[in-house]
Amino acid sequence: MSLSDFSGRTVLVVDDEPMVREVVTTYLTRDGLDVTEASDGASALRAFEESQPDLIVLDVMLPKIDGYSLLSEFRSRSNVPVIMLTARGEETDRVLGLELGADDYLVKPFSPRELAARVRTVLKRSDGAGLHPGFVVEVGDLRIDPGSREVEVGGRAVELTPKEFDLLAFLATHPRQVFARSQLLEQVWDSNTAWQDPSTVTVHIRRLRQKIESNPDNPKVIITVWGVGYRFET
Amino acid sequence: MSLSDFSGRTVLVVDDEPMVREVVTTYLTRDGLDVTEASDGASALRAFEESQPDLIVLDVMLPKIDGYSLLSEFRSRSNVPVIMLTARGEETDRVLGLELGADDYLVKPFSPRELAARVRTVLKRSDGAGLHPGFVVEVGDLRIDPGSREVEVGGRAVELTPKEFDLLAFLATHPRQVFARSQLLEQVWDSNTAWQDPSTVTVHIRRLRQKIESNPDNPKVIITVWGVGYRFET
DNA sequence: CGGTCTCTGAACGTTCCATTAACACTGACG
DNA sequence: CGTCAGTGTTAATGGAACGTTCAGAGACCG
Repeated sequence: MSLSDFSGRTVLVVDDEPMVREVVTTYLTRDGLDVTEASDGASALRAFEESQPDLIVLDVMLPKIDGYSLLSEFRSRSNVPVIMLTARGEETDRVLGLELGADDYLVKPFSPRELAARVRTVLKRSDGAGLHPGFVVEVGDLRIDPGSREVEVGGRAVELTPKEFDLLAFLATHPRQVFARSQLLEQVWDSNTAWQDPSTVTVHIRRLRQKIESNPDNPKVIITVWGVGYRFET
Repeated sequence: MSLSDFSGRTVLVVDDEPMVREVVTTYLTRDGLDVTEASDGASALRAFEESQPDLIVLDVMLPKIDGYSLLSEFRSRSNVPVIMLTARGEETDRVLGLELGADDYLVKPFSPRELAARVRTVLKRSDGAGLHPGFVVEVGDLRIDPGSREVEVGGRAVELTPKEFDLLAFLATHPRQVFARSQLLEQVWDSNTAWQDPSTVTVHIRRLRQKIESNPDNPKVIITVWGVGYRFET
């Protein structure tokens, strides 16, 4: 699968205007995306549960439940990327959106071509991307808050360096999946890390363990998979 | 504490039907909110004084005192956000409510989930909203009065320049959230600040710290998050 | 058992970033 | 016109984080 091939990915489009939904759907489908539509908050939540979308396009102004509430609803359940749509002149509380973990904003009327482009961008980014603010990860006695970039283990705050935080966040959002050191370099470090020394990862894993494992000599959270790499265990 | 964590916040629910109160209380408690109940105007006012709620859910149709009178009672005392409940068919004078300063409306019968969502939204909005004159922010030993644009730290008045005040006010109204320098530029400075030097923020943070931190070399209020930005700590 | 991989602990230079002080620009005001 | 507070920029400094390396110990596997 090439990077620009999004076949099999699903996008949920939430807007109360059928026209908007239709146009958006047309353009996204053309990119090989599956599209699910919803016209209000309730059906959006239902569709979210059912279709497990890889991305959500969300109108801020919706009947009954507004987009921001919906966004935090989504955020309380997943880390899925979200692109918000706002009408011109609408008071776009960008900060609120960013705090809640919106990935991008588009002001209506927007060009569908541009929306499609943003969708592609966000999807690409979301592969390796870290956590959205508002989506607090809690596994075991670990608690990762991307908003404040704080980590607690067993209620006790732990100081992590940026790389350590990013590394942990990545692993925690892909639990039980094994990653080679080179993969982690690719995902957590800047792009083009092919030339880098994979043992860099080893060292960072080590320092991480010393901070978050109750017994670093016998790691329970970040497991070594022999000959392969590491795995985050819940 | 994440943004979607409202623990410690108190909501006052005013309705004469015990059933309604119970259902609402159940849902709000689930969100980590403390809930106080009142069944009529008099007890509502008492509860308001005692529990100092962060938000009020107010039925319009109450025995003895109606909701609108109660709303203006509240308004004369505080800036607390209010969500009004109106029965279907009741002549819902939206305009009247909005003039008196209601933040949102819900028509009975309403879905408790939706009410909970609106409560979250309004609470978040009141977090992020610019400061209303007359509404004083107090966190820790900091006291920020937007009306007079005065700041006190530990009872001692502190002179801040306009930018310093705006910067502090923004951070204080978004506690624990990390903001990049560029984000702060965007929010506190005029729009279209992309070309500006982010180190401008650094300098202002520094000057702020010297004025409000008891020990500027070891800041406790405005925390540096390395490689990311700054965070306001309560 | 022997070979391979990983962990440990430390050290090192490097790079990046926040801090700091100093300076230049601006508009307000007397 | 001169002063001054507020502001933004710049350059120097210091420190935190990073990547790398190494040697010895330990773990795993065939």
